[in-house]
Amino acid sequence: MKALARKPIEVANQAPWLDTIIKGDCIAALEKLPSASVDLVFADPPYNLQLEGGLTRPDHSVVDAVDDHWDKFDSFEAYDAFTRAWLLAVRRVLKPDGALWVIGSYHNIFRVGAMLQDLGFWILNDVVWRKANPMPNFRGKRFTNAHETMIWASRGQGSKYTFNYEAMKAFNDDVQMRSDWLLPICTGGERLKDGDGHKVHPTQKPEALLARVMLASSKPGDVILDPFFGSGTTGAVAKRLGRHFVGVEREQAYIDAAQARIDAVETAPAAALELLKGKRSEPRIPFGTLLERGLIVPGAVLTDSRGRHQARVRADASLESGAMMGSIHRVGALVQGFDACNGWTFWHVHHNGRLTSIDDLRKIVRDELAAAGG
Amino acid sequence: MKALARKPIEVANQAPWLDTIIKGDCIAALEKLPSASVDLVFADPPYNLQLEGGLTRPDHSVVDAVDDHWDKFDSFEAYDAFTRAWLLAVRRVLKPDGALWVIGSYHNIFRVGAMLQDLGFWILNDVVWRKANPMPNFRGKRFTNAHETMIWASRGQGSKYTFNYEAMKAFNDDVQMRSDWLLPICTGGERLKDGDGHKVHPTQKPEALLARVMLASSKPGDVILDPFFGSGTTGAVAKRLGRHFVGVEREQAYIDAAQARIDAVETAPAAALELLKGKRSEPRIPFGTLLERGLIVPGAVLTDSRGRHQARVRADASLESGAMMGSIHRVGALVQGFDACNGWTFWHVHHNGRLTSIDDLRKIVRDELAAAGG
DNA sequence: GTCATTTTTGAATCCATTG
DNA sequence: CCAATGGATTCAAAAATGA
Repeated sequence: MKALARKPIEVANQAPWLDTIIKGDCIAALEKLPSASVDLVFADPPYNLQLEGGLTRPDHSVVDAVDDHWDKFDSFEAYDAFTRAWLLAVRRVLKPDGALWVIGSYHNIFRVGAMLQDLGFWILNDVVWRKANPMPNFRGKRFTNAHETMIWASRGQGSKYTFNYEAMKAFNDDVQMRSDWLLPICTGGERLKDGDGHKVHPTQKPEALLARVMLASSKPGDVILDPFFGSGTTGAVAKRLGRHFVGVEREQAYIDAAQARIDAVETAPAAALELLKGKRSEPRIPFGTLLERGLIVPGAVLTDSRGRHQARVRADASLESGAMMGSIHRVGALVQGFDACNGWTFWHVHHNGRLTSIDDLRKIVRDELAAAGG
Repeated sequence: MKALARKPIEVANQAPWLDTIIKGDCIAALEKLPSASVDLVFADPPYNLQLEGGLTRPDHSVVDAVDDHWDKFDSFEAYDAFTRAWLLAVRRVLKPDGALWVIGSYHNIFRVGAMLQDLGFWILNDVVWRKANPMPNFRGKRFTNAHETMIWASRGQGSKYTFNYEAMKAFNDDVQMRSDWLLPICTGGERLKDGDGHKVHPTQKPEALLARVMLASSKPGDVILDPFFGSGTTGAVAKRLGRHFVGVEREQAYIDAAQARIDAVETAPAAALELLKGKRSEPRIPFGTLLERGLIVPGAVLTDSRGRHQARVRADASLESGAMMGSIHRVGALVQGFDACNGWTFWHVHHNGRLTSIDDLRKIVRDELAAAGG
């Protein structure tokens, strides 16, 4: 009876590897599966982050980096060889009309994408996971690394891949689902913790992300393979959505955590809608956007509503008023001698002959951009 | 006088290729430029690799559709060779501390990114241009392709690339700029049209995109190279923002349209082009200067903002707190049990009856020095 | 128990200058 | 070249703590 608990969907003479986690190296383990037996692959391979020194936050706390042995490669050549090997192994077990998703960051995704193409996969979309709450860039040296990239590819150019277009559109307020998805990272109760409260896996993916992937590109009953199973998000979501899964994982600790997690999942297609829901928020319009849209030009003079204070707009969207420089909020505060100021309502500009708050100009832009916000 | 119109920034003995469009093949034309002469590269290479009507090579010759199995392989190889060649040519003319942006879609960006890494460029971010108004997927077979990817890379791992962090943060309402940018595609009056109302160039990029790139990663007066100049967006924005440009373009029609476009651009006033600077660019002032100026006297007691820790100032501008001695930073770290501390913001002293951070006292000194002209 | 405030944390290729 | 050190730097969301 215990064995049955691992098999959410009962099938007569079901293959023994269905809905199980195979322990072992990805390439060796996949040799145990028959050719053309898998409908969809979701792969979250090591990113080869190449981290060197440590990193602390401005409050001096230490950032818990991904320094696991499985993410270390000697060179790009070694990483490419690894990528080629697992992609070939996956390709063998994939059905001719099957498809593949790979997730990665700029450290590895370009190499993976090029190798995919070299091996004959046919890229259908690259999909950007925009993180609602990414880790900031603590040292202020780059842009906040606020997204990861997923590549969706069919096995070959002619493959009749699955795409549930109408379902995606329906869940997206009747507009086509775009290639940029806004979703929070995995935290809170969803994040697996060990007895000491430490995260079980350093890079656990959110279930909402996997749910969108499966609802978009698989059918109930499909077999979904995850060759880097980790904490088992793929398995948990597959079971919940009535898909079969196969996982491959080397570390016993991850296997144990994933199995317990999956055992606790109830198959409930009704949960699909809940899982699919992304974060839909009003797009935030920064002041710089008003310059980009030409509503304000560099060199323009802003004043408060009564003309007591004024400041000049620079090309980088900062303000300058005498020796005072900074954002609309900062300079608004400085000219008034306050600690803080809402620059949007404080500053005005002549627009179509009338003194208009820049907040009103923002409304114009917001209406134009509203459609892309989700 | 006509020639002068092409040079927005007058420089004595300015290199003849500055602020011009060089006609010719990208690789051959770049041989005319000296090594290490360019600060920033923006490249929008061709990526018409897998168009529906058949395959075309990078040289626009049509691939025979009959033996497309081999040509697919050949064309990826040809594209890689082309990418390698132009990246090497660009690399030669790039200054050691220069940087590069490349924009592309899933058809080509993975190959470009992998080649960048192979040639020693160091990826700083991948930035996603989210299109506010993308072309829908008419056949409903995929997700709406609503973004393009840009790779920002320095010439090498140790390069001291330019990043105007504070300017970007002010631009974005005082939160650091993320790697996903929402911008409309190029339409309306900005889109170049020929006499018949047809668009001059099929993939004209919006000026707002280029403006953000330049404001983030270049300084006024920098030299910006665009090896695939096309309709000249890079040149137009560079001129408007007070940067120099060099363009390379093969098609005379594009050159003519771009030159006319650039000639019509006005450079923004110099005052509007100054970049917001942060503390990093302020002149260094040693703590001892505060004693020399009499703002702090030897023997004075410093405390943190909440009065939990204290230390005494010695005549040599070192601090002592019990057995702990050293610089303001060192003692600040020691009393808190940290391995680092910014003593300027940590330590406070009573000044004119108010508890004031020594960082604020430093500002007084800086203002005095600025007033004295350095 | 409720609400307000503080603390914690996340796939990160995250410093610059002087001696 | 390396070592030492001055000193600049964070956002959103959830959990934990406090009133």
